[in-house]
Amino acid sequence: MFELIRKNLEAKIDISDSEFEIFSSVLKPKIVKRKKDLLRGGEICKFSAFVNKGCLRSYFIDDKGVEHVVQIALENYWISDLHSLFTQQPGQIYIEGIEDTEVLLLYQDDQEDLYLDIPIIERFFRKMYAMAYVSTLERVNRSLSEPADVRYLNLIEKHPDLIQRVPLIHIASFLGITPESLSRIRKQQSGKS
Amino acid sequence: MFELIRKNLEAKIDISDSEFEIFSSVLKPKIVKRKKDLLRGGEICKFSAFVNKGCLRSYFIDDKGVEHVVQIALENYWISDLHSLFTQQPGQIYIEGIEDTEVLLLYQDDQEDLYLDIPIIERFFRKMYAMAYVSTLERVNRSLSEPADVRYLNLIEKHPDLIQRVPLIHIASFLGITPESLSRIRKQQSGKS
DNA sequence: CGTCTATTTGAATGTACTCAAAAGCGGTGG
DNA sequence: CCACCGCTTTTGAGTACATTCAAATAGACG
Repeated sequence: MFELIRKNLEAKIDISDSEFEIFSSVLKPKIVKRKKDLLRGGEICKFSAFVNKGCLRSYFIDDKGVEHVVQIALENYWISDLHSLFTQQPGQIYIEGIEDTEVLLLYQDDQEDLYLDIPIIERFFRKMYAMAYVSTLERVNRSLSEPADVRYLNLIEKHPDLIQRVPLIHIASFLGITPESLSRIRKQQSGKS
Repeated sequence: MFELIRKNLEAKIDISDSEFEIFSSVLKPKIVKRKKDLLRGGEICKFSAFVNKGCLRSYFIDDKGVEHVVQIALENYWISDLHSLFTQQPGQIYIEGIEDTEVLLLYQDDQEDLYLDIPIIERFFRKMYAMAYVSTLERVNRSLSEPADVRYLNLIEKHPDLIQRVPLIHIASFLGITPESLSRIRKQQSGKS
């Protein structure tokens, strides 16, 4: 149950068996079925979710009622509505299963406690947030400086598995284009290989 | 010299006089003149910079030789090339003075030492990176879901002072549009007030 | 097998872009 | 102190890319 998340921690910090024991004891396993919500817009987010198996997406709905995919989380990724989590205000974010998914929930209250009991956990999240910040900055830069077809190529290069498992309609939304545009991009690219 | 940065810390953590004494003792003040570089693409970034007075921008140059503004930092903001800082690989980022600017440099080696001596400093950066991550996510979402004129309105609403101090050419780049487009957006908006 | 959703295709539209050039503005040196 | 130079901003015309709307096709799930 906890092998994957232990590796996820160990990629950034050294953690002892006893420390990990404490850490894993506060995790709450949960199944999120395909098309079911783990979090709904308007709710106050209380947890961060680690994807142990399966796939989730987060999205929000704009004024015109259009969905915009914020994040796609396969195994070994963390997902949450951090804005709502930190402010404890109702958020805009929905988190939904793309497949039947097994998550480990870390509630914010427990996370704060862990910072006190196991300082190395605070280091872990410091590094995680910093890296998430860096890669999101890169995503902004790409979305502002590169045309859609290049962004798509870059995505399938970095995450070839996404295309197999995630409906194109969500990938299009993640890239900030319409499904029609993505379809045309793919047609064009299959022609020139 | 250190009043502003102390307030910056205290917005996220409680820090004692003696702790702040240690913290401030490793800061390196520096002047960055208008149009001069604090960091150049290709260099390995060794520090985070706190803007005490003045204004900096960071940018990178794409394959076609076009500049893209990543961040604009007024007083009380931190700026760096975190990707290069964390990997200690040569980065793509330039950091340049928009005005004559007074910065406080925190070198990464010192920052790591501070984490050990003053754990609360690790908490500070954990919070800072998390918030930077959240606001960058919001920026991606806007850049993918909103037209340029709305993004511009949102920017001047949040940072009215930017328009006074930062050339429009840099604001356009930050918004991901051309200076010509920004000029037309501004003309249109001045018409309908 | 039928229904619902995802994907593709087509045609018309619109937003932002490129290229080119003029006008405005600020800083510097004579 | 003023004139000049360079950079920023504006304006115009034509173009490209992605969008919208509509509809047909294909696939997946129960």
